[in-house]
Amino acid sequence: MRRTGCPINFGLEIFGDRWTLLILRDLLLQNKRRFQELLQSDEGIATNILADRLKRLEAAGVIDRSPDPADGRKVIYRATEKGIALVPVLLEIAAWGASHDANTDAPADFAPGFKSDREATIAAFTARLRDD
Amino acid sequence: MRRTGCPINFGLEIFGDRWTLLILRDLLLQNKRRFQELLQSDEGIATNILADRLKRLEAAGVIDRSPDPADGRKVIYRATEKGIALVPVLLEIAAWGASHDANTDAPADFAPGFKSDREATIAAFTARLRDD
DNA sequence: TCACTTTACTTGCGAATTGCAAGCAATCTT
DNA sequence: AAGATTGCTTGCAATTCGCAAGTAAAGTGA
Repeated sequence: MRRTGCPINFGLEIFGDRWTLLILRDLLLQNKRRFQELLQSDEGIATNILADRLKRLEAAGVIDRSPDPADGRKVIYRATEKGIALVPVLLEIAAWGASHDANTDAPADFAPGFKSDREATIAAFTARLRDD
Repeated sequence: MRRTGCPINFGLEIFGDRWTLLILRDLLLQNKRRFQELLQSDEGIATNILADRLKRLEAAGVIDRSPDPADGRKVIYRATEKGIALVPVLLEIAAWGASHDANTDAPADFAPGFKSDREATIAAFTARLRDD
């Protein structure tokens, strides 16, 4: 990879595919932590794709992988600061989708609410990720 | 497609691949308008991929395609309002990339500048797209 | 007007990626 | 000790990608 030094290209080389940002949505906005939880998302990602994307995200320094001290079978995935910094990107995409999809599942007040209260919304998600 | 009604998934079904957001970068931030211009980007997109993505973006209502009245061989591609609304998404990705890529081509003051003057930056790009 | 160029594509084809189904080792639970 | 759970890996067919080449329509210069 590494096609150019364009900052947008840099991002796309990490999350420019159909699945990676959905995984980050679950990790960053839905507080998911484990492989099984990520697997349960409605979009229906396959186990091999999920495993591959988690590896790439870890290699890119966007997430951390650690064994669950309470249960040796389980693994805890959590966003690094580099990953947490993607919250605004995800929320902007969500706001765009909610505004331009007539059949969106997003509540009707999500996009307007986000636009009028952007910093607070971002701060809320960010703080929650750092807390636990 | 149409996997779920999630607004992030909605976006990914349109631009969730390695190339589409680079094309939109050129159309939205670099004021490119024609097939040849889009083809010249440093990342080196192939003609068949570019043609396919332009078709999809038009089908999704993100861009318009019209013949150039001054030269019948040429085609003018331009963002619709739905496309223009992606400017904040692209700028957020650019800010993230500029902040987390040690070797970015972005000027050192881009990300801090964008963060402190977000609305003005977005307004500038948006206005330019509507003007011509 | 007739060859030549430019523009925006399309077509073929091998290589890489995707997605479904199974399988599997390690770790709990009963 | 037997069975379930978790986080994967493996196989394989099907889709998609990306490079190279080709093409039709329109414009240019002599």
